[in-house]
Amino acid sequence: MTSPSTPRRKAPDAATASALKLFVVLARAQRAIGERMEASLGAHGLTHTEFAILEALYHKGPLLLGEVQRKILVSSGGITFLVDKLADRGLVERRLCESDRRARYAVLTRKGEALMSDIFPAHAEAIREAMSGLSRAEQKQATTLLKQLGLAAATAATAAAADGSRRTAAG
Amino acid sequence: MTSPSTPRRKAPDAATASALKLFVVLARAQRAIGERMEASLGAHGLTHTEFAILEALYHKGPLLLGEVQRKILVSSGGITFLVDKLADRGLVERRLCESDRRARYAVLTRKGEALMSDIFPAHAEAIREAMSGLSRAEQKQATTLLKQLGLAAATAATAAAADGSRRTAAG
DNA sequence: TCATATAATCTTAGTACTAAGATGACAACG
DNA sequence: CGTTGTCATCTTAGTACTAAGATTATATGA
Repeated sequence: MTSPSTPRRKAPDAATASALKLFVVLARAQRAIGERMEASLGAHGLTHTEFAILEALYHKGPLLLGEVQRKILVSSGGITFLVDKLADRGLVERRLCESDRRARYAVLTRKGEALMSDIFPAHAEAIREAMSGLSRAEQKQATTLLKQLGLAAATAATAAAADGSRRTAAG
Repeated sequence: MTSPSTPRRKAPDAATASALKLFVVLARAQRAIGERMEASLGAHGLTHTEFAILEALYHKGPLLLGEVQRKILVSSGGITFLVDKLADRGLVERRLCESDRRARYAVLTRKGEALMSDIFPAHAEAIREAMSGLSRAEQKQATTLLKQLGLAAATAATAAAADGSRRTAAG
């Protein structure tokens, strides 16, 4: 029994085909790597976003909630939610800001510091392994190309979003 | 008023630094491109996953729900949910399978076909533009590198997930 | 033929985050 | 100084999907 009719579509031109192919391959690569990271972090009960917060605090020290938010690219509600969760686990705590009574610092607790000291090296190693399909030279090449691609794509997207971001700035 | 203490962390070795850099740049590029796609599809009230279903049906013709699911990499509950939504909008309908009473085909309706005829060219154009930060040769180069990277990353992830996928196969 | 294992889809409960909005605080300007 | 505009964080409702499980049907092997 064959499935119902199978349509034929016009083949794209070479430029579009090239772009579509890159799009698909890029998404797949990102997905494969992302899944490895999620598995690795999941073993510690962390989502990648939670980990990103811990990582930012670990490397940069205490940051205002808004600073963290802009660094890891989540919404304002999101940063509240995530810091709440990390605080509930005793990994992060909020501190007052002396110069602005609205603001709060997120600070790693001792427990949070210890966890990061423990898992960051393993995380870095997992990333190193995830990228090991490429040689160092290939990695650098890919980095250069993707940086160029990402900046160009983000520039146009930023222009389109410029009005939108004014409205969503309040989170 | 400076923020509280700012810690110093040991610098990673060159191999790890290279991998970490590629990881960040890849994620950013994917995010930038993804945001452009979401904006483009959102204008038609479609999530990228919904679009992926429509696209698969548009190019391949009717497919069993499980075939669609495996093609776009969503869970079994997810395909039910998404096809329900597309069916509610009259873009897709379910058809019986003569040879297997459990199975269902997802089929584009006339309305769904018309929508795809309308928006697929624009979508392809949007992808072409999103990738226009790279020349055709650069795109090919990036495709080659990322394919290699993605396959290597997915191979190891598949091995690790082999046990897990046995348990999640029921979706 | 029959029992067991596997498969296709649906159902249900849950999760990680977003968008929209609220509240209180600060900045800017006349 | 007072008013208005802007900002930092929190609250609330909502969304897109996942994981786990249920039900029915098919495949496999003795």
